Amino acid sequence: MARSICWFRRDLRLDDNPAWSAASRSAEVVPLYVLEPQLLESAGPFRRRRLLGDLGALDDELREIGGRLHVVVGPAQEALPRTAAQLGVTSIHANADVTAFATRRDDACAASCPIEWHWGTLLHPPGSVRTARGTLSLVFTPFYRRWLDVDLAPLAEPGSARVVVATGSEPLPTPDTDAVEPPGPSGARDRLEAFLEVVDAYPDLRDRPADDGTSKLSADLRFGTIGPRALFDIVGTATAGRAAFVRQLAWRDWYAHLLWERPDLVHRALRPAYDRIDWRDDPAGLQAWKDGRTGYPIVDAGMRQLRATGWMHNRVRMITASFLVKDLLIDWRHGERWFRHLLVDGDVPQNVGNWQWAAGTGPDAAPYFRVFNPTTQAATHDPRGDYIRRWVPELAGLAAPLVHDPSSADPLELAAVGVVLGDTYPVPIVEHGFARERALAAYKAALDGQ
DNA sequence: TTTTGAGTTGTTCGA
DNA sequence: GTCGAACAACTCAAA
Repeated sequence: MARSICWFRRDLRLDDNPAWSAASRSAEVVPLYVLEPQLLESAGPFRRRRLLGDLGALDDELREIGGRLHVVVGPAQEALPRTAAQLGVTSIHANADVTAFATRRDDACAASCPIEWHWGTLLHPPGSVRTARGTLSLVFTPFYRRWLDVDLAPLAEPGSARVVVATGSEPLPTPDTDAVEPPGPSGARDRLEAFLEVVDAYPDLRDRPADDGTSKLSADLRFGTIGPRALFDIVGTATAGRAAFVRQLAWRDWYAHLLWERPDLVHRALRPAYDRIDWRDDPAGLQAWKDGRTGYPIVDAGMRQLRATGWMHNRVRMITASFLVKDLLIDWRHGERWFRHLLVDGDVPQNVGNWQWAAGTGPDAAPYFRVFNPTTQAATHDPRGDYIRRWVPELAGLAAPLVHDPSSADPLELAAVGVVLGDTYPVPIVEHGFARERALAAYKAALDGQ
């Protein structure tokens, strides 16, 4: 009797899952998760908690159809062949991944196991969106136009295999703390439903960190508690807001395709000239940035939101990233690592792609002298200062516009609301005008080949 | 092969 | 206060 494994990785759902669809067309299927200690270690607190919650939710879904999630521990290269032999399976189905780490591991697994690969984490698999010349576009807009034209694979439907409950499953670790957001596909559906209430305001609201204008689905896409294919079907492109959101899914595909073709982008700038930038070695500045104590309220608000919740609003991710790279002239790789550690949706292709974008070192049509002014950005996107006051409570007594730039205020005026710069809140660690010129000079020098 | 047009998310300066 | 232009020069996609 044919028995297969569905090896769940970052696709923790049963709907819209090509690997599960294929595996569950066997007579019998074993749903498997390989808990890799190295990955769990590096996941950071928020992703770890979310992963364990999502695995619990997947287990619950499987119970409803008479199964359980079979959990084994160890590097996949060892655990997968061992489990396959123990359970007597004839085929293994899994959704492929794009990073160098994943492909190396997966190649090693495939050398000793009969694995069939599928694509369930992207709208379109790497290699399927090509320019007229057959290359992957290094400019987003042409990629996007092609991406819209590629036919979507049909939605994967689950099969009717008997779900085998095998002995020898390890218990799932208990999360240190309870999940803040409801995990799993049911949580994802609730988040999507809430987003669809406001999706038509998305083009305007998505840049307002004080508002709930974004989808909040990033971690669901990261762990696959919602499938991008199903998401696309549900959201569609019928209105400007919906189309704007779907466009973001194209960005997601694009960054994944780029990393698939260029795995070295994790370490290297897309354009080699930018690896000649003379980054500053500034541990104190890096620490101030991580701690949310730069003296720039919007930057500090974002960094504190990240550390407290594992999530940061997208607009503020751009502002904080720009500040680290351009204002502090600190290597984007330091920031990428910190974000990856803390973000609940931390995902190598997306994180690397967006950091290279912010640093101006990546695939990017924007000129390098486009340097965000953190004060202007705050005034534009958090005009009332609500977001700042939420995450920087020591400035709660300040109204706009002072809350955006307390260092410009009269010290007496600040003292009246309990703010003493250099004491209750930091003096700006760098002056933006000076920092801007310094960054432009450093980038220019790198491009000029010095 | 050569040419042409275009390129996520900005800021600053001067009229 | 508002508005338009400058900010550089390049790479890429497409014709």
